Amino acid sequence: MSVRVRIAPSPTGYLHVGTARTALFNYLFARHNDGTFILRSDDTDQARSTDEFKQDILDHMRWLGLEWDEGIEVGGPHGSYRQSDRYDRYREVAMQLVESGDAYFSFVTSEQLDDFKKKAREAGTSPAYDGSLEPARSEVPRAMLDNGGPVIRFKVPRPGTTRFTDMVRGEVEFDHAQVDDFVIMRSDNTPTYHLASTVDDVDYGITHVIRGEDILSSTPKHILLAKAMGAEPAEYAHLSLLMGPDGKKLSKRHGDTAMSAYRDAGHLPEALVNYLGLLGWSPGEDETVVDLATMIARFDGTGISKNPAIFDATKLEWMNGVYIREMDAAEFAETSRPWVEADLGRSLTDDERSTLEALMPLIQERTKLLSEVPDQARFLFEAPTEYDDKAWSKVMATDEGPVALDGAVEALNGVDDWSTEAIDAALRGMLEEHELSARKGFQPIRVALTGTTVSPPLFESIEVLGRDETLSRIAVARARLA
RNA sequence: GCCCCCAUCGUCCAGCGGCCUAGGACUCCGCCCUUUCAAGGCGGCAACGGGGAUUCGAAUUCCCCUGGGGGCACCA
Repeated sequence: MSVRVRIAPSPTGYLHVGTARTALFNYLFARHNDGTFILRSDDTDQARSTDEFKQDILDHMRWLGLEWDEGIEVGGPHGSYRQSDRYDRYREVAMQLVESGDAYFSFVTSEQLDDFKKKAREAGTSPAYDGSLEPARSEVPRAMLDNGGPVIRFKVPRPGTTRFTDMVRGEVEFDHAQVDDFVIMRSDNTPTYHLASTVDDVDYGITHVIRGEDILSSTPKHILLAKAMGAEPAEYAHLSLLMGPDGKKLSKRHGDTAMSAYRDAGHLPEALVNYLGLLGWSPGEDETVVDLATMIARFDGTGISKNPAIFDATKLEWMNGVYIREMDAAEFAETSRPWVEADLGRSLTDDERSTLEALMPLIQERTKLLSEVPDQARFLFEAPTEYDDKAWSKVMATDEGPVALDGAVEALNGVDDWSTEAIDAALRGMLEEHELSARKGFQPIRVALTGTTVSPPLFESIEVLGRDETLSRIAVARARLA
């Protein structure tokens, strides 16, 4: 049977990095097995679901390259892939389960339930509701009135046990004494997650459910439900959760949990995919930088780590730098340009584009995040309007500052062939003439041109800037020095 | 409180009874390269949570403890 997996986010928030990782694992498993990757929207929580969240999830899934074969927007043989469009189906299943005796209308009040759980806790027994509080049939109408309507609960067989083999945890066993007679239909006649999710998994022919460990203990419910529907339960794989730097569940307080934040910070999707893929999974060898194709080739469902993984933003950044350096120069220039233009607040002219491209390889190797490009490239398009205070006092307002600037003007005026090599030779000649160290002699020029002591290599920058602009900026700085 | 899962450097992984004086990567610290900053090269710090048991031999198997995580909703 061909593999069918799904990612089923709830549009109640932006695409979370943890969800993205789960999606990636599903995607890898599908591709590895020539299976089908499905994206479905679990939007039964109408109150908290929004179109904006849904769109954010879709956008970032695509941005990461996690294209789905069936599901939202791309369609497939199972309708809209939105749970909110399938309420009739869930009701149908719920009624069938009531008829077959696998589920029942429940009239317990929340007060009764609270009391039940409280007593269980005091007694040290299982707090799982076992249906024992249901009123006698003759009392139902009144209770129903008090209650605002019944819910439908699944009747968990007791005593009993559900065992299954989890692809990452191995044999797992749950005593039904620990499993609630859980609600499958709310009193407002809408389905709960357990019902909707399981019905969809069954109807869509999902073969492997790869999801977060947070639902491991709900798995018996889903298996019981599937069996009651007469279906063969899927295989399950429960991934350990992503943690923040303090070992607690990754949350906004640790930094960014929304995928969009990483995109906005200038991460490359390839780097994110690589990093997320190796967070809790090993491709087999001591490898760290692994491309998608390799991951797909190796991802057979084994080698998935059982322990929680801490999300290390620093390592992600390092990896992003690796991917940036691996890009070819033209591609990097193209990818970076929007960042530069956003910073400038305007589009680049054709000439400026050439200028940018000329210096790009040098910028590329000192960039970890795309968002760092504007700081490095700005001097190409705008003369410094101010100078970094420390830079000015440290290298400019010194004995050597004026000497270096004056020397540079003279040396540069003598350059006929405006090339990096000629500029290099001329400025080094200037160094000798004035007996300046490279540091003393070159840093003032750098500050004059860029406003700071940190910038791309000097000679190339001068070449790209052009003679007029270079001399003009030096003159401005020199005047300020006088 | 009850149930479940987990446990190797600070972090992510490798290790599946002898190849382990425990390997790789990030971080950090040196050194080299160097006009700044990076990148790169070389080197270094750093771990099998504790206790039993099995075995000729355990990071690797079993048990207990401890620690961490998750769940216990008419949320997903």
